[in-house]
Amino acid sequence: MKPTIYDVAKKAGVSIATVSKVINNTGRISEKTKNKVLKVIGSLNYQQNVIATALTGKHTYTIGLLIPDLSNLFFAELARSIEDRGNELGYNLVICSTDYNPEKEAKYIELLKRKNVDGFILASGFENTYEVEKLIEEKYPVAIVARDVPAFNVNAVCIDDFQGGYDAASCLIELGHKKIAIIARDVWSNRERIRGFRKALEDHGGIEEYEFAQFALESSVQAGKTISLEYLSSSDPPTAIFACNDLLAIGAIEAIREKNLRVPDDVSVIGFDNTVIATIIDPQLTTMAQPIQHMGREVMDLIVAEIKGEKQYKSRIVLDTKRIVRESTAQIKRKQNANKKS
Amino acid sequence: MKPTIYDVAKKAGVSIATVSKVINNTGRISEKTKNKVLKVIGSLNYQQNVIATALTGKHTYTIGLLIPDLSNLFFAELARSIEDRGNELGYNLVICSTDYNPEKEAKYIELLKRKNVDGFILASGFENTYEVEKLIEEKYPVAIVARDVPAFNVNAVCIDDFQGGYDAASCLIELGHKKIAIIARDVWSNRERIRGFRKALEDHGGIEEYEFAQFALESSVQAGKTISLEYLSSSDPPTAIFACNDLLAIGAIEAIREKNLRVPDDVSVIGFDNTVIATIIDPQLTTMAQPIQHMGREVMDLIVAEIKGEKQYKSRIVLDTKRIVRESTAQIKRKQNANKKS
DNA sequence: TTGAAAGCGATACCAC
DNA sequence: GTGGTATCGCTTTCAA
Repeated sequence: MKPTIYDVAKKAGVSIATVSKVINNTGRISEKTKNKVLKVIGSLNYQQNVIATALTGKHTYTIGLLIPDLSNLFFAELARSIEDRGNELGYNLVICSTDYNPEKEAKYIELLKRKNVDGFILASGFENTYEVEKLIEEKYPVAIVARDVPAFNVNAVCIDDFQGGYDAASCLIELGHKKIAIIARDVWSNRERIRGFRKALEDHGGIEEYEFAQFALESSVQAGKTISLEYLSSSDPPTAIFACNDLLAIGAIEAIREKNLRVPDDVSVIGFDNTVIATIIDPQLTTMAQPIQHMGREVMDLIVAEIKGEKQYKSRIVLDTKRIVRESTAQIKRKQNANKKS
Repeated sequence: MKPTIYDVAKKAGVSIATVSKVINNTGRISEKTKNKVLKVIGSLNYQQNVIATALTGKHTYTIGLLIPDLSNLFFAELARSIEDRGNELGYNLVICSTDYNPEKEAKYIELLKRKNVDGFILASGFENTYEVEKLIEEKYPVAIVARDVPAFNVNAVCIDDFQGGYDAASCLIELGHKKIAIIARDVWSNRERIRGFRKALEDHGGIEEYEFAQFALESSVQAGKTISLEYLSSSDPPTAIFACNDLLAIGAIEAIREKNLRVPDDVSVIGFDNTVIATIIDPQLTTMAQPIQHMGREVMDLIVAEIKGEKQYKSRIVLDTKRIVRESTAQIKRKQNANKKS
């Protein structure tokens, strides 16, 4: 069996209280006994039992991470960057995929509470903020990432989705596009991006938003393709598509090809996220980059500060997106069919 | 504060022993007191503290998952499928990315032990099997996935890497290729794939393996591209490339294009894994599919059975790979320069 | 400077 | 059927 503090105490000829003190470097112990205990700890290869420590009111050094889907590259990259920073700080992650399902969100939170995690990093949907508010009320350290929740006071690291949407639209507008479609899943951050997108159209004037048919049901290539196909099949299709993530954008590209059109010559496409696939596909995807590494790092720092009680106030860190122009967007070429109403 | 078993006992007017019994459905309690206690539990919204339970020798319902890199799509998909099955079975995952670094592997194992995880699922490198053997010796439930370790007795779910390599090579050979290059990172499963690959060349005869220059340093697009570029720059380049994962294969495709050659007309490429990117890129990648979902499910079942003590013997489950022919491979067209030695 | 003992929240043995 | 109590491994207060 693994040695316990009792084994150490016995072998060192001291009490467990003394051993505890040298482990935690608390209280006052003589150099002599301290060294003696340390030596025994080494020889026994003793390791503190985190579970027992946690039971006395200490931390578990484990943080719950709720994300929509671990197999979505954006979240996988985000989780990895959070994990890395956690590792530097001595924390592990229990990762839970929620599929944006409120029941799963609630269930996982309940379960993680029972496991005494030190805090929660939330990157899931939480359309219903009730669970989050409850968590905060119960004094659990909470930090939100990749999703803004302006409604209440909570630590958060997010991007400026409005600005990102605005910039994506601007990119297309500057290239001369006058009829632009949007593809998005119906989650909070996308609604912000759409808002920004529309504001850009408005600000420039004379730009038409292609009739918004429906939200994507999921953030997949297939969903992007299905919706794009619909757009492109109309009598007066858009000349540019803004997809709210890279996967949907790739679906758009596939749809465009299936219609025997070319990207970007016939239709431009801009994505969002800048995951590694953006550079992998051909043509390489123009997209709005999210600072994933940065976000992961910041949110872990935030929650650890909160756990350690170092924070007086909640912080909200808003990071900027960056327009990455690659090959999927181009100056508009073909004149549209004479389709102005007048 | 969260209610404890004492709160429940007091409010129900019974002892904590009784409460414990109704929670765990052990011992004998009258229907009456049982209902009474249950009601109080409901009204107090009492939840068992997993930490305290674990301290009495019970399980934590948490399993450590060690993988090389969470942001690698193959492992992200694998982790997700393991997580899903774990969720069905009541287990959470602590996910640790090791980067194939033995020190990280050892460190994480040590840490997870201290946290009393119920077992370990290992998908990392573990070139040095010492850590794994130690774990098994110490009676920790262990299951290995996506990596075969034939040296000793351990639960494992893996694919037949040798067969996969053999089949990949056969695919190329059947298309008439006579000079084939291979790209791989130097990890165990790839060495098996290479072995299978070579056996296929041998079995068919007259096929030349393109001089194997070096192992890839990482499983990235860039690494695949760099090595492919080198191959393609030689005076007598290969007509087909077998890459040991999809990312490397994509790098190969990029390299081929950079050389102003076409895929698959000039050079065929076959990958390995069949992650979602295989269908995303153009041309769609011919690849050897790993049954990721199946693997995740099986390995979780294996470790849970082990944890519950339901297993008398270790199991090794070997799954087959499947050849998925898409667009990146084609019948050889161009005659090679007259380069036969005689 | 050291250690005895209470307590963290639960389980389980053994009386009653 | 029910409950008192030792126990899990550790921290912390308080005496000595």
